[in-house]
Amino acid sequence: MDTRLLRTLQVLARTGSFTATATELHVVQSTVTTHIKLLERHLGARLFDRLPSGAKPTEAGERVLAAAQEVLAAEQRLLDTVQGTPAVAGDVRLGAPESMCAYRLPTIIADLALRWPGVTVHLTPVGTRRALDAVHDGGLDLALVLEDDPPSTTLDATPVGSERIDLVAAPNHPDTGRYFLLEEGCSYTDRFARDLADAHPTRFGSIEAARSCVVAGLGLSVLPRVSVADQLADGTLRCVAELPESTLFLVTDPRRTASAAVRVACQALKALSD
Amino acid sequence: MDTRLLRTLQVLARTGSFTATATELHVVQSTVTTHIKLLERHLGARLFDRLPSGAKPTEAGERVLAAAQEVLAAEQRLLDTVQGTPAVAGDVRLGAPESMCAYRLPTIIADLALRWPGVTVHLTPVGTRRALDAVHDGGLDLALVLEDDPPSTTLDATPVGSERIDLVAAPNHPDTGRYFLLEEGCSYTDRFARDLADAHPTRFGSIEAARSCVVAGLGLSVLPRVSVADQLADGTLRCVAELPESTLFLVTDPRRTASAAVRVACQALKALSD
DNA sequence: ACCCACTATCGATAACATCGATCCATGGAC
DNA sequence: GTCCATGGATCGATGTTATCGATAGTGGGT
Repeated sequence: MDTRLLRTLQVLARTGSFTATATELHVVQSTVTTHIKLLERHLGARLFDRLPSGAKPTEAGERVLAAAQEVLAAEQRLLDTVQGTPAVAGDVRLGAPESMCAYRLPTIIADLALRWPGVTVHLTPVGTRRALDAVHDGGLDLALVLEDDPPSTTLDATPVGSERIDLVAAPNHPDTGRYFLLEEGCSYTDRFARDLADAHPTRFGSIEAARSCVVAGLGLSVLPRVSVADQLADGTLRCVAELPESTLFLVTDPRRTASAAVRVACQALKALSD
Repeated sequence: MDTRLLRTLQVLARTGSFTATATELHVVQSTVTTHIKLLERHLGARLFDRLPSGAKPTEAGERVLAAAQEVLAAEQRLLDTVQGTPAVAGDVRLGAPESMCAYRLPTIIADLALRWPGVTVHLTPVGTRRALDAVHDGGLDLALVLEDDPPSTTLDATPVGSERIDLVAAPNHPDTGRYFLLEEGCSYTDRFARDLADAHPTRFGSIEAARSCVVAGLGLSVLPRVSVADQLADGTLRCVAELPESTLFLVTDPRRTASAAVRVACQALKALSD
């Protein structure tokens, strides 16, 4: 059923005139006749008495008219629904490297929660590979990945910052030949590990754990500078070499329409580069 | 807006598949695509993400979907409205000759009120001419008129009984040459008055008044037998002559659709002939 | 690397809504 | 009483559009 028919019904009930209704709706009079006749045939009841004094709703017409008001009101609410600014509320599932989770994202997420009380961010530490998979299949709304180049997938990846990577050791400790690296899935660690000839690095799932080993003089590690900045400043650690800078990409799935909550989260994360 | 689009939206949200939706709605898949695209263009928002795993409503889609449920529910109520038996309730404006008002209709209307508690009958004593005019311009829903022939108007007149008309006088009183007749507008009285050569009859608006004068031996009157049946039986009055029988017509306006209340009143009145 | 399932697109066709003109009924004026 | 004006119903023509059927393109699974 076309709601225009109901609109014609409504106007005709108000004006009582087919001609006036046609004028008001910018159609010709025969169209109004057709509309009402269609409704009457579809509903199987006469809706108006055509009297010389004007069209007057029948008993059935009065009832249909009341119901039509409801339908049109519901339709109007539907239109308003899409017009009105959607409430910025809901969950945002964000994946990020552990270094980001620990050192940069907490303040960003705290600010976000302050500005948008309805938004809840669920932060998951996750490496590049699993992050891309999760964004792809909907397990995550957003992901931050630390890579040299944009990942070659169907996903969107926009650079939002960069991360210095340092090869660090304890001061006054010679190179023991032992390495304490992060788990696989961390791109810069993996790249470094491939370049290590036959060494068998110890792998940790925690930045804190790897760093502690290095601080204790047990060996070397490859860590984002942000995670060792304090130690480099107070001399607890020293930078043996600077590895190539990695770029931080914000990854989204272009096939998925971002909710308002996800959009504000995106915006906040893109401000990382400032 | 066509509500079929909303139905398509609804089914697609449930099935998540354009093809399955098409099958369920007995259309081809491209039609479903067109429907959703029309909605999205009309509303100016993407409603579904087309993912390999199926179509999933966006945030806007979820809100539109909820609103669409309301619209479809309202439309369903509209359809139900016209299907459901209308409540037999409301006013019935009935006009009738004074004789009917006084002697026959009271029991009929009382029965009606008993059978249909929601129906209120407004009974007005009215002559043929004014009755026809009132039915014609909507002042009355129904009218009973006492005539020899169906009135030649655009109105419907169905015979529902007949009325014996008597020329009555008091027993043992000679014809004084004086007549106590009802007011103009009473057809049988008017016809009788035309046949009276030069006599100047007294006109009363009340049957009771005219009859009382006759009982008192002041002259003659022309009255429906039902109004003098008691007096004829106990000898208070005698029948001088029987005038031609008049037919009682139930008059309605065919251009007006009768409400349920009017219809039950009509049925009750047509049972007069039994 | 191939195949399969699914959706978007496009051209053709048929259906339908709208229009414009005309007919008809009614009511009022002269 | 006849005439005229008003307003709705009807009908044929026309333009739009919804639907179909076929095809291309995409991504996933084997």
